[in-house]
Amino acid sequence: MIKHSRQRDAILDYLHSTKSHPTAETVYESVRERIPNISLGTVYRNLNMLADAGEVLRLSCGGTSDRYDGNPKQHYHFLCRDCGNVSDLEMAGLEHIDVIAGANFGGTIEGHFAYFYGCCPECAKKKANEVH
Amino acid sequence: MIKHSRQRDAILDYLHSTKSHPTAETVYESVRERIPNISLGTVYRNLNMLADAGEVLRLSCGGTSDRYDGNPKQHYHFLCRDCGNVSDLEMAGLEHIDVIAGANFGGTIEGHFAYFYGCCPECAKKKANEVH
DNA sequence: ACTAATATTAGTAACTATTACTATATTGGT
DNA sequence: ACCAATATAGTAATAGTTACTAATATTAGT
Repeated sequence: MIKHSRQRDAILDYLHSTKSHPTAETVYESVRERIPNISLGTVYRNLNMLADAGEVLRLSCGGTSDRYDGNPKQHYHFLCRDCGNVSDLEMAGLEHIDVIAGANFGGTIEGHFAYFYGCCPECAKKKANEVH
Repeated sequence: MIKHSRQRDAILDYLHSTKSHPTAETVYESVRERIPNISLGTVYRNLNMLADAGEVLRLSCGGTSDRYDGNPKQHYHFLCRDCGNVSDLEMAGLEHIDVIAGANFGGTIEGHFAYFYGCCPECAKKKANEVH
């Protein structure tokens, strides 16, 4: 049985309040403003529980630490190679690529995860100004 | 200038000899059969150099450790949720999804990485037999 | 509201993957 | 063969995450 707790609710609230795809460490620092003596282990445990329960997304996109997303429904992400930020992409679904992947495959394709990378709008703007 | 060394050549040879997408630890254990006193740090350093030089691929697909692939050209991978193995997928390229991703995006999409998951042919076969 | 059962917590220790450091050895060009 | 540059083994250090434990908070049933 999964109980509520101030800590868990605060973590979830924080994730719902941001689009920044924070790491566990960042979640910890932010939630500490509300609950100063929350422990890092509690943050990790709850992030794992919430991700396993499908209430948040865990993003493993190659950096040194995982990131979390309060929006649990399937969507795609963009990694900026200049500033390192992770942002949501508003784009059509890519369900069809599972069919492409399964065409010559003996097993079953249940799904995929995909990340796009490049230069984000903000960094592109900065670069354009530098060239003046 | 990038020199050759017995150690680096042995690591690359091993990666070329397998389709198992080994972790650094597995590479270490295998290469030790040829070079018993090679150090783990050497394995890590060379895997990083080779990946940075584009001679091998680094796969960060959510497990606890990165995996390496001796085939550096762009291709897609499949993660079996039952046995945990990572295998190559023979499938058409997905360059078109970069266009889809960029449609409503202010920045620049340079590329993507994608992993497919499900049940591999071997595990599917095992499951079918268990149901007897 | 009270209680018992159970889940959760803070704080700390431990663990795993990876990187950094350093003195010595190997490599490639001359 | 010599020399400057790079690589190595071995070890220590770091970062991210998980495990442990005694105390506390939450819930469901009365």
